[in-house]
Amino acid sequence: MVDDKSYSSGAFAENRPRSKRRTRQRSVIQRMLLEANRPLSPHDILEAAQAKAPGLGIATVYRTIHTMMTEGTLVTVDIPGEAPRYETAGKEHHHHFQCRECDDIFDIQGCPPDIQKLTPKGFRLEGHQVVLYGVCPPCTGMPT
Amino acid sequence: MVDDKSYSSGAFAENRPRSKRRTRQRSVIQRMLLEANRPLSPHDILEAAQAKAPGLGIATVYRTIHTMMTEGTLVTVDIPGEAPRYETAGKEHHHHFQCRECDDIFDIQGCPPDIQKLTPKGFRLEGHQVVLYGVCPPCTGMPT
DNA sequence: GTTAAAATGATAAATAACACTCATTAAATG
DNA sequence: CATTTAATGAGTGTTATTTATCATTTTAAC
Repeated sequence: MVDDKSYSSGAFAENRPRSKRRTRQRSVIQRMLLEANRPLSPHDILEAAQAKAPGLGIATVYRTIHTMMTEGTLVTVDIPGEAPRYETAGKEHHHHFQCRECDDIFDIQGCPPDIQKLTPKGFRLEGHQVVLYGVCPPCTGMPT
Repeated sequence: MVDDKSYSSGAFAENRPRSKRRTRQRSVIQRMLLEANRPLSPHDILEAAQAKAPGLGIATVYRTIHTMMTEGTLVTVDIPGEAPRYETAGKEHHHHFQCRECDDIFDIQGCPPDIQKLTPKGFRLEGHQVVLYGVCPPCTGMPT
């Protein structure tokens, strides 16, 4: 998993790398992430946010991602063979569905039971991830 | 993808060689993949094979991977956030365990029951992948 | 409004995985 | 053995993703 190295070098890690200013770009990016309700790639974010923040650059997207990650308000969503997406932190444990048509990722709730039983002897289980593959409603021609 | 039809496909799937010469390098790489019994990265393959094939270059590893993929004797194993590994084809349906200490991937048998129950309405399920995370026996200090 | 500095946008640079090039090596065949 | 030509190794090129640089803009506190 992605591990952002911390900044706790001294006794007091008082230097929180928070955003100090509320800019239009940052607000728009954060709103897009909240409203999407599914993991977005940096490019997804750029495209969605540019409608409300003309001229937005990709660097600002990456900077905002980094800021929100260190703030703890954003988490990485890694899907096999894919570049990382990001979604807002704080959701309860869930998994993801990737559409083979549009490649978009969707949150799914629930969790397979007895996943611990899959763990072979001698292995210590600490976490798991399930990815479902198929076709999403829009790509099957169904209404949203 | 390269598609070479210059061979008459025999009755048996194993008898459709795409490589024309049996070289030391290729033999060693294939043996490493068979003996590893777990997915290997190109770099893993390089390191393992160099012991038996001195001077082996990374290009040959990639070429052999490509050859075996088109032969159908090798399949990709994609783990979230990781570069692809490769394992020999023909294994029955299984999933993987990644050790958080050494990052190695291990095959695990079995499959969570009722996985289609996780699929939300309107989605068509076509496949799934489960990745377990934790610590492998060697990294817990247990004997192999 | 003024002002200091944080944030931005454009772009260069770093990273990583992998493919391509080509002179040389070495299998397979006779 | 000699021949032919696929395969190799070393290096270069490519593509995609992400980070660093820096002049300029913009926020937030006065």
